Amino acid sequence: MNYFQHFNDLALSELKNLMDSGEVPVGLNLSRATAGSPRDPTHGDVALNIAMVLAKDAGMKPRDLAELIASRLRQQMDIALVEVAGPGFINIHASSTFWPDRLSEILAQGANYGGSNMGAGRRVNVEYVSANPTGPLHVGHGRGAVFGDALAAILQKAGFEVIREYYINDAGAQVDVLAETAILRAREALGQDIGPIPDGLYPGDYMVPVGAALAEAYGEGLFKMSDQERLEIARSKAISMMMDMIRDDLAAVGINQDVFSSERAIVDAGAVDAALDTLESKGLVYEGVLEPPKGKKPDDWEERPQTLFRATSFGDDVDRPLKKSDGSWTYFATDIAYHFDKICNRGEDLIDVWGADHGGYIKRVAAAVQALTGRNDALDVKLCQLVRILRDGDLVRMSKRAGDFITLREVVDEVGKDVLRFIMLTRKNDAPLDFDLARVVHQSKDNPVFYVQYAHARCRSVLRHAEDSGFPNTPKDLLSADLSLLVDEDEVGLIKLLASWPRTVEQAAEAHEPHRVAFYLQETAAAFHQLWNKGRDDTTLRFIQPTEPEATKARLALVQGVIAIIASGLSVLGVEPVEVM
RNA sequence: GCGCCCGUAGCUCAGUGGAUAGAGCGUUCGCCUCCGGAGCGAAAGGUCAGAGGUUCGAAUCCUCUCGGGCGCGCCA
Repeated sequence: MNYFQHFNDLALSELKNLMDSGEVPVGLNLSRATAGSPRDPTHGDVALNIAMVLAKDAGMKPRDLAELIASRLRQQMDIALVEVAGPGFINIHASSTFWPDRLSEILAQGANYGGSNMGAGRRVNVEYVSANPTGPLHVGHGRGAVFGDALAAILQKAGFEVIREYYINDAGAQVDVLAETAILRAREALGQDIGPIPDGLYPGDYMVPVGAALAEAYGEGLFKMSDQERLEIARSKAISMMMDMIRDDLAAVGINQDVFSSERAIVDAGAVDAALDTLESKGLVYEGVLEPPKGKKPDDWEERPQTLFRATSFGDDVDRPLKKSDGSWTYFATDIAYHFDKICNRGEDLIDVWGADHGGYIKRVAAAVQALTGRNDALDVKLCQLVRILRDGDLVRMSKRAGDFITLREVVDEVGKDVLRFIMLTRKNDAPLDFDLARVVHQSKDNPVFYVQYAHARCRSVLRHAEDSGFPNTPKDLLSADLSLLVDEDEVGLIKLLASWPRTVEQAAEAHEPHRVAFYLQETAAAFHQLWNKGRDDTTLRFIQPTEPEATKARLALVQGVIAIIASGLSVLGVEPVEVM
């Protein structure tokens, strides 16, 4: 249960009763009514703004309307006390049984707690990584990969039907360069001296096995076929081997996408014509001449009529070309087809996760999607800012030399998948991220991964002690605990925090912001550590009370609750909880 | 020249219409005969870049200015 929504719904329901009885005018817009936490906890558990946002339309003073709603809310069984405060807040104190009931709910549902039906099965397509198949993934790709994967998991938990997708850019000039590189490596594998890899080709060692595979399969025959045929074979082999490597890199960070879409396949299937026909039928394609770009002036700029998409009708700055001078489609044209394909077959809503350097491309794709769907909210593009790799505060220089960059695999091998994933999600996607290889493995409080893991390990430690002393300690055993024995303010405060997990999931899903989960987990871990230390000073507050089995049972239930929430949150982030550290 | 993102404590960052703006690090002062001190408590530290505007209410929304980052031809 999202308890904020629960109390807001109660208020809305009472408001409808007031409308029915004629005490409040009908037809008010209720969408702005929301529930939040009061700034001062002594003001209550939930603060409603409903009276303030509706007062004007209702022609009433906010506090009068608040009092009207409050007097009816006081009849509700989940509510102990309702106060009207400040400019018209309705502050609600939940009844004494409400919080123990939430903890029971958590124990019953375990790590499944926090799921909701907010998405109502609506299909969402999340496309992420989509790196060109020309080499290993680097850490920048890693951020988008982790972000997209966690976002997909959050949406699933919030009740959406999610497809995780990778778009393979296997149709451009860069894959021809890749193929040329593979052919050169094949010569090398066949014993020829190829010297240094020429500028413009891919110099990385990862192309050596591709050449070897070609040599193995075709031998000298590779050079007896036509150039065209050889290029085709090399291209297809290179792409498939690069994608295998990329899939391995992704698997190393726990990512397995559902769909891999090929740009080439889309073009070959005639999807571009189909998509552009649709735009044409809406009168959005025309022959025209563009202004030369501002800023740096291209030397060979040539004014000529070209096939353009009327992107300016949907908020873009200029209309965008669909065909190159040689008559082939631009990347944008095939991208329109790709998004059309996604929206027709694999999701009513699209989310694209891109690197920050693609920011200038958003408007035109958004324009195309809007033109095709008639909706301006069908696509959300999430940009991930750059990742800087540091070691003990010093920037790890990335060489400009091509082929020599920090790969995702290197970082995973050094710090592990869980640390990489968690740290990548402790920053908003649109803020740059410093990733310090030394600090992220420090086992101290300034490392959020260990802080959260430590809380989980401590919980487990308590349960092990309980087990040794013969106390019941499984979630099932503890369902029968008398949770009304949890009366310390920090105990109740911790339950409230645990019970706000469903709301955190919904907010993260709504905003497409996985980092909210990471911050919530830190907050939860902090609350647990705090309670733990309170027991250090006051032994009557320790979880295990040898002479009081009922109190112990209730507190162990709380510990299991913390475990359930941390496990649930970490699982959304794709991180494994640890038992001991 | 234009577009997008960002500007919050000394530092790194949360907080996208609610009440007295938060956390970690750093600084200062406390807490281990004790379920894990890899932790906890307290103090100090803010004109939320600036100026207008909308609103009962603005760090949050709008406009402009300043500062930083990314990008801006048929590339992908």
